[in-house]
Amino acid sequence: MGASKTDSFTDQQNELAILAKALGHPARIAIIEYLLKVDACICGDIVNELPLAQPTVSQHLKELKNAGLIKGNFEGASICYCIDELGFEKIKGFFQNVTQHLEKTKNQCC
Amino acid sequence: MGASKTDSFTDQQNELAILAKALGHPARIAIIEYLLKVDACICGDIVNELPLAQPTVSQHLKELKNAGLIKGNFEGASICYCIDELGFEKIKGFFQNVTQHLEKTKNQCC
DNA sequence: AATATCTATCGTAATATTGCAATATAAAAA
DNA sequence: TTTTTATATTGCAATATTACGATAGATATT
Repeated sequence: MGASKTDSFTDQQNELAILAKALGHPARIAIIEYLLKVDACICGDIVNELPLAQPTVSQHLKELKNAGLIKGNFEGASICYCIDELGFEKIKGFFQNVTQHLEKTKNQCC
Repeated sequence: MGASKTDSFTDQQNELAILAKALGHPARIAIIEYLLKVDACICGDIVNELPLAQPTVSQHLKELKNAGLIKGNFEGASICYCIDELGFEKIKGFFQNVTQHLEKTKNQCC
């Protein structure tokens, strides 16, 4: 049909998918990398960093925020966006799990 | 428009986005988790594990394969799918990078 | 209050994704 | 060779995503 059958999967699977999906666009990867680079809260100039129009950037920021990967607070007239560590912890846990399993099983196939 | 402006981003950003996007669906998370759980190459019974029709599962497997997260080889009549460590190494590197930055900067904002 | 600046939302077009029935393909078994 | 089993591909409908111009809302400055 077009809509994902989220009901058929566990909450954890859905949550991981939401986090991964949020990172599944180069603009959103770029936003995260920029937030890391500036080494502090960044405000309005994300728009100037990206080759996208302001409404598009705003939309990408919203998706990252909804997924729990960034936070945003008003800072005067502009908004201070920054990394939300909690979201990254969750998804990092998944990859640690994968790595652990792979080390244990030696992945001897294919 | 509708299509991502991939040309405007770096190869690395696009590659990471492709990997993350491939994990951005609960069915594909479930496939990865199942491949880890069975602790060995799994063949046809992924279809039986998931609440999705065979063509849909085949499509999800194809996407994971294209992204470089799983490998598949013919094993008689069926196909042996398993984790592709290389893909996971790449995306894990990104998260290590994020974590490293966060530890360094204390993330004091928002 | 009026203006300027920053960000979000709306509306819309183009494209991509999801899901499955029907069908095709490929290898093993009979 | 015919049949069975396993997987992929095609075609299509429903839905989601991406992108941006136009516009609205909110805050700061004048």
